[in-house]
Amino acid sequence: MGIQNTIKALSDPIRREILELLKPGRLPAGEIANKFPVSGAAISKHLSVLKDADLIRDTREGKFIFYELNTSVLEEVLLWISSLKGEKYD
Amino acid sequence: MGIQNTIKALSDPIRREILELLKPGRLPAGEIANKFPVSGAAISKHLSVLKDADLIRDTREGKFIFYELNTSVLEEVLLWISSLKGEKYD
DNA sequence: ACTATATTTAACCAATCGGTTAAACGAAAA
DNA sequence: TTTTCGTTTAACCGATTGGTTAAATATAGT
Repeated sequence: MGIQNTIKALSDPIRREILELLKPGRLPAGEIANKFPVSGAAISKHLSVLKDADLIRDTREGKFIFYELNTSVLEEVLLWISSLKGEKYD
Repeated sequence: MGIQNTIKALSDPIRREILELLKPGRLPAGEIANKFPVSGAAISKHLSVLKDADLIRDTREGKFIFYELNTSVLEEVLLWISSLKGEKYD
């Protein structure tokens, strides 16, 4: 919860890439994992960080666990940054 | 440089507070430091992280080193987040 | 030249982070 | 029910992070 978790989650390049991968639509964990040169376990941990930050949601479907983007928590970050810039809205 | 440095710099709560402190205008390092319950040395290191990310600029004036906000690098972050949300602009 | 003030840098430390491999778990298939 | 497939969890490890105190640096004042 909160902007802290969100920004921390965004602060890793692999996690940001994962979010970009999910932009077009949901993907199973395995398909996400094999786009990166690290172990599936490492990706699984990244996914759990993103999930804790509520930047992604997961739903099990049979053997697969699908992940999808949730951008709603980004609003808070956009507002904070915009306010730093002295702007009224984003 | 780049979005990585910027977001990493933003990922610490004290550093974000420092940026907020600087929103109204420039401040000397010491005045920044004594708003936080950590040592001046710790704040100095935070300032150097923010400076490396080009989120702040410093100018020496006599005994004091004044820090001021530079929001220009935030643009890149805003654009990246906005694009994740599937928006045309920020 | 000395002293005081403002700030950074050095050396160190415990905690967190991002990775690994191996084991465990959950659901489907044989 | 045993095996296989997809994924997470556990245990571990080296690097990074954010803090500390003490020493160094820079400028101003006496």
